[in-house]
Amino acid sequence: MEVYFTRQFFRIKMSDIPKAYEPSAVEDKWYKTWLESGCFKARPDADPKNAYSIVIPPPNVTGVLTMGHVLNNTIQDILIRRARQMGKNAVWIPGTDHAGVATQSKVDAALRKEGTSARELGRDKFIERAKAWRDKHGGIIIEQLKKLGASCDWDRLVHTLDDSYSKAVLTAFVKLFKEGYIYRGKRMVNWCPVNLTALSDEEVIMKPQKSKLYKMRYELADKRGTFLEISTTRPETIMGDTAVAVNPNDPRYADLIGSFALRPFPQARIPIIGDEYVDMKFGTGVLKVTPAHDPADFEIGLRHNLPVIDVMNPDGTMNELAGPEFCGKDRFVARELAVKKLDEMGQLVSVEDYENNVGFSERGGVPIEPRLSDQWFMRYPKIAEAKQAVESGAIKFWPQRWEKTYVHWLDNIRDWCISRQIWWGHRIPVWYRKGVANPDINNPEEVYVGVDAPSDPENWIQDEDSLDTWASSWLWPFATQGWPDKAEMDRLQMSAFYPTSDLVTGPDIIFFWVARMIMAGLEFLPGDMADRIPFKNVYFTGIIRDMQGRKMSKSLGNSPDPLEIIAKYGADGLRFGVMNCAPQGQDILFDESRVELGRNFCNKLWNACRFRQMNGGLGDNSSAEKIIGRIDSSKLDPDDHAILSSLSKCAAKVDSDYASYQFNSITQGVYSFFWNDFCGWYLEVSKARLSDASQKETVLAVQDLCIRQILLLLHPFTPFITEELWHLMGYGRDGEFIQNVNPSFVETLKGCGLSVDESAAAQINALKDFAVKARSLKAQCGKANSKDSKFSLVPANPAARALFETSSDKLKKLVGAECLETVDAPLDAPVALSELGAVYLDITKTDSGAEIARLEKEREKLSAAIESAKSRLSNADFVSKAPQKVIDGAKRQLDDCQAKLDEVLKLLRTFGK
RNA sequence: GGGCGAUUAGCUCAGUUGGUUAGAGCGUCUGCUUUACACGCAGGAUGUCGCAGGUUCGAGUCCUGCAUCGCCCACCA
Repeated sequence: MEVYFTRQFFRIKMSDIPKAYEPSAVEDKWYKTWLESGCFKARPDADPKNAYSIVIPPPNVTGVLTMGHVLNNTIQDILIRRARQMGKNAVWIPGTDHAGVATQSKVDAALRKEGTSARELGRDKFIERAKAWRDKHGGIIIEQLKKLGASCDWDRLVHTLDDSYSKAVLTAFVKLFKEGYIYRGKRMVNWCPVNLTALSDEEVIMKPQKSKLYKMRYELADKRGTFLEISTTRPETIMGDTAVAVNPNDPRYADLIGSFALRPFPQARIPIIGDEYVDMKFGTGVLKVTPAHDPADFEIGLRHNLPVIDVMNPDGTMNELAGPEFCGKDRFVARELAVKKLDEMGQLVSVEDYENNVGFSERGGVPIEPRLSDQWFMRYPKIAEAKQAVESGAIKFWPQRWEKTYVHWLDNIRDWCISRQIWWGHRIPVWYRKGVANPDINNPEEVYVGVDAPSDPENWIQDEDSLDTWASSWLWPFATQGWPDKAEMDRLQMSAFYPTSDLVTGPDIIFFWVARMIMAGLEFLPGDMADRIPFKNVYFTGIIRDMQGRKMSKSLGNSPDPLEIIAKYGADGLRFGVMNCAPQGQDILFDESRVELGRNFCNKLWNACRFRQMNGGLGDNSSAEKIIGRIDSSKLDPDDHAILSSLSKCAAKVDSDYASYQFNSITQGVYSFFWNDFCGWYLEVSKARLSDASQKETVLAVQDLCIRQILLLLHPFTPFITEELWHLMGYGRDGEFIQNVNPSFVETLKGCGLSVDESAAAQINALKDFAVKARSLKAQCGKANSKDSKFSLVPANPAARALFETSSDKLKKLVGAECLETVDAPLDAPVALSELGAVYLDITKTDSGAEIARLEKEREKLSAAIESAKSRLSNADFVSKAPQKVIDGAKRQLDDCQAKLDEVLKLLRTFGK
């Protein structure tokens, strides 16, 4: 393959490659190559039992990438890439959503600018315009996802308004209608006066508002001069009052029930009724009843057969029923006017500041208006089973706590208003026979319901409404896989890929989408519950916020553009940085410094490979077996064993972290291993060993093995740089992609018969401790940068002496010493205590004060540890009840610290302390 | 009104079945062009783990109560 460097090319070029990793060319090159090589496609002939699938939460087709998308899609990409590495037949199904109300209102706005309107254009022309809008602004987000590295099978891209998807939506509607789950009725709905459509309860956002509570008085019709005091927050609906209600158990008013009050304007006699809904303790205990403008009042109206007087137009202005003074005025203007009028009439008692919750339209941004209108509703199917699916663990939530929210919603579920008075969406597949005044929905002569239009369309008129966008996206996991078309389902291997494996989404759409998808899957697919559920795991991400904890939003301008970040730091850096700071299900306060961490990490990785290359030509790196074959086990020293042991642990931790979806733990574990253990220690100690010809090949092979493994572990997180280095380092046999290589490490070692001495880590820790103490000593003596220091060690024991002596070359380089020696007696020189023994820096003492302070600090720490261990060990309960492991640990702590303390005290005595 | 989450270093956060002397990144201070990396290296400083009780041999971790912040649900006008 020509697209990437061959190994030969690499040999020539590697030393010329830049010191700093430059992501952009690498990323574009590999994305293109992956696409051309079909890396993101499922394998048609693979075992269905080995399948792994994800459906993308479809972004708004005209949207742009946000940090939320970055988090969400990076997680999905990690999962799908990991699945490929594990040899699964993996597919990530992408798609976009038509976003009904959101898109329609944008197109409306564009039309207004041109001085026209949707109404003026008519339905067909409007839809043409909306399609043009979608095609112009659509698809940007798909290109952006590609920049991020998302490895979706783009040939399977689905849009909710595609013909095949639309067919699925209509099929589902017709089926539910026939089963009686869908009905039409005149109900109180949430009405958005801006978008002129009904909304579902979920699209209403409750916001606390500083409003006013108006206390006013209504005169008794048959007892003029006597008044009832009533409180309201909405005096503009007085004109729609058709009763006054009191609680029948309220002694203050019970005798008034059955009499009449006078509505102030337009003046009218309205009955005083008794209804237990009225809270005696609230306000005066008297409620004005406006059935057309309040859901609770509507219910009261039904109970008492009250007339319904709607005094508003759909756009929130008052209509003629409100009277000539109010007609045409906006509801909020009308409110002020009504108050003024009440005051003039002497019927306003008081105005108080009042905080209450007001429902706002999610898209329109204005208070919704409860409005009585003809709408389509859905009684949800499979509610009980949907609950059971999650409670039984057939579907698992990560983190689990969202189960409670989910179950609570299902327990209190109410019918779903699925009709929208907009044109951009799936038009309701219901036709009414022309000329029938009040068509009976259950009479096929009068109402036709079907996926296809009636065969004699000239005799029918189709319902004007469209479906709620969520009433199409709730079918996503199977409507993207060809359902209900059998041939398409086969072509797309739905039997292998449904149920999907993992769903990754935000908890903000748990009701909108997740719960509904579960019900849809259970309702529309055949088989046992396990076959019908849409996914087996749901991972709920946190929400990305800014450093002040505010949600990212366009209006606040606090949402960074992921594309700019990618341009600056690389997609891998962004991915790594975001994943590193995203613990499971917790909100994230995002800052660019997170990405800097990721960028720096990639750069470190790059340079570790450069360093490896500079130290000698690559041997056969084409497989782990080949690399291990280059190792001469007799040349392995404790450092080799320690790094391989540490890498094994790191790899095992990665495995278990995947199993519990702990992505931040993976990045942290790999970061720490790679940066500290591998670069910080192993590569440094390698430097001395590389000049020893007898060790060099083994050391380089161990390096190659480690780097190979790190690349494999990192690949799902940072796909671009790992693919680049995979090939540059010659790991890809015959150009094989890293995504197809199994990342298990422990098995690899076992399979190759390389046994790792797990005890070596302790020796290495002692050497590290020596290095830290020696450097610290130098720094404190102002010799941090001298390369010709001389250190003398009084070894703590013979093993320490042996280790120190065999490691002398490495240590010299590490601590910047010209000479390291062991001595038997303390010197009169600056000293520190290391695990290997007392270490002396061979210079004339200049500042014993600092040294005494350091030793005294050490003494305090050790004494505290000793006290703690002693008190535990002298506690009979501890000794009898604690597990042996813990008791042994305490004993060891005591012995170790005691020995060190003895040394420290001895040293302090040489200072006369 | 109900439910959920958070509270650990100056900042942002890890710390998953309770177990040695509580960690990371960033920031900060000191010093470094050390034959990979200044997107780096070495060294240093910084914590009554929100508060109060309780369980336990042992609590950042479990229980109870409280406080503060945030989110979700809920038709008191």
